[in-house]
Amino acid sequence: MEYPGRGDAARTMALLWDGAPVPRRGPRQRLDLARIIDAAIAEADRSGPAALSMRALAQALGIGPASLYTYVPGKAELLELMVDRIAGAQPLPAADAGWRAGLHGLAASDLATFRAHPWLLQVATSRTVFGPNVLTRHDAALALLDGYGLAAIDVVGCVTAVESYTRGAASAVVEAEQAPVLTESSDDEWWAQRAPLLSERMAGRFPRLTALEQAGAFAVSDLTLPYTLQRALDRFAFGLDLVLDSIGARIAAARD
Amino acid sequence: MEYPGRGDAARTMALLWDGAPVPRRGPRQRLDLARIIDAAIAEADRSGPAALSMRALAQALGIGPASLYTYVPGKAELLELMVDRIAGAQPLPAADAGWRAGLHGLAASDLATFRAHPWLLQVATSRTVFGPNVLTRHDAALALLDGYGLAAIDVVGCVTAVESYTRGAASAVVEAEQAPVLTESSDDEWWAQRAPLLSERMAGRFPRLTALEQAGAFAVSDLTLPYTLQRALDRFAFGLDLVLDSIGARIAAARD
DNA sequence: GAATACACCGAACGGTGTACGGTGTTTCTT
DNA sequence: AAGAAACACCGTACACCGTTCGGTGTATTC
Repeated sequence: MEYPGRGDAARTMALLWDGAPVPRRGPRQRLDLARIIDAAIAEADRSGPAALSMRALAQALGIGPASLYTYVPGKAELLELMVDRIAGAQPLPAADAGWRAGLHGLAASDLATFRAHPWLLQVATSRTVFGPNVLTRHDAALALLDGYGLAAIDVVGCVTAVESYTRGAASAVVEAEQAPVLTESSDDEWWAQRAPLLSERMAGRFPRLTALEQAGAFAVSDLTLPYTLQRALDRFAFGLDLVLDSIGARIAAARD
Repeated sequence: MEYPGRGDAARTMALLWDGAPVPRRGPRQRLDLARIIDAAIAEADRSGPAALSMRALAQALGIGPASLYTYVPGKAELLELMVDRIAGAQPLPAADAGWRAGLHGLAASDLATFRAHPWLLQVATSRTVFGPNVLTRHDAALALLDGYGLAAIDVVGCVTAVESYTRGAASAVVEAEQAPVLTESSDDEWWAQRAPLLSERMAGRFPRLTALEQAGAFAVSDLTLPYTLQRALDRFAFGLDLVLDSIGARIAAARD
């Protein structure tokens, strides 16, 4: 799954910013780019990030695999288009209710997006997609901290911190959410097989983990879906509050 | 690259916790598990996460591809072993110098590991590896906040927040670091091709981005490696301080 | 010495992303 | 009106992937 995006950057940029070029001669295109991207997103949602195959996508669209390449230079570029399209579907953070509500909303929206499209976590780690929607979103995020007296570099630092935290913490949430999904067809096979083996090996060692597990703050075995997911969501909110509290402190300090 | 780890969990657990079983009959094994894992890590470092192929690994080890499967059930399990082995090579966080130095050291060590093995960011997102070294490290991290009067659930929340932030922010650092690496062979091809196209499209829109760019806090084009990397590292430290400051506030509040 | 358990490997299966050449359709040019 | 050009579409093929299978030879055990 190394998609360095070698193929000419100009075409990718044009696709991201200007859409597909309209051909002036020859037969009409049977599909349009938006439909392809949406179908690809749906396919990826259904069957995982790298499980998205050009062949399956072509079949879902009713065309031959090779025909896809008349719309899109390759899979790497298609993934970039998918990322930017999803960014465009997200609501932009609003500064109306103050910086804290704005950043909170930004993080909540990002979390919801990662939960809806878990494969984004594996795609977006490699390199930022410089598409119009992604940049618009970034711009709106930076605007949230405008006018509070923070230095420009600190504005960027705070927004980046929220986004970094969100990405990392969203991984945990998605993991908690997906664990039983992958195994639901076979009665929690994954955990059912590992849990006894694990608690057997952990006996004696790991005093902290077992202590916290008994305090109800942690569980490494004996998991059920809603419990784990709720805990992951609680932790997400807890950590987000940590970050936001500190930003508040910086703002208060800058007000002097 | 969907590796659900279907193959029997018992064998994977045994490999993680007890090492490879020693055969009692037949010819001696020509390799040992540790060498295979190390070679796989080296291969992944060199050529990316999914670019690690069992065939190339076998060739690097001087055996046939099929022979790998006498040591390891499959690629998914091998990746788990790689993750745990790397966790074992990291220094454990020390509580000697107080919680803040301890958490800072934890994040710094994680960041260094992600920079040394960037593919971890794409592998570890899918599911936690329950190996001895990973768990030991987790246990030591939780111990850092022991004895400061925090509720058990908040201890977990704080440590998780640091780890989540680290993972997310490490992505940005690795991205800044890798961008020119991928293209060094062809004169910054990636950026050189995109930068002009990008600033052309950005003209006019994105007031915040361009303002911040002019303030020197941000740069979307006109990048050079050391500049970007240094800025990414600064941002990493800035956000980490945000998280740690808030943890300090919670500890102070709990002291009453 | 025979039986057994095992490491190793060549070949193959079903999958992937993508390149190429050909065919038929539409539009522009003359 | 007729030809040329540009284009969408697709069958096929290539190189690669992870993994399985059957066979072969070796070391230990009985």
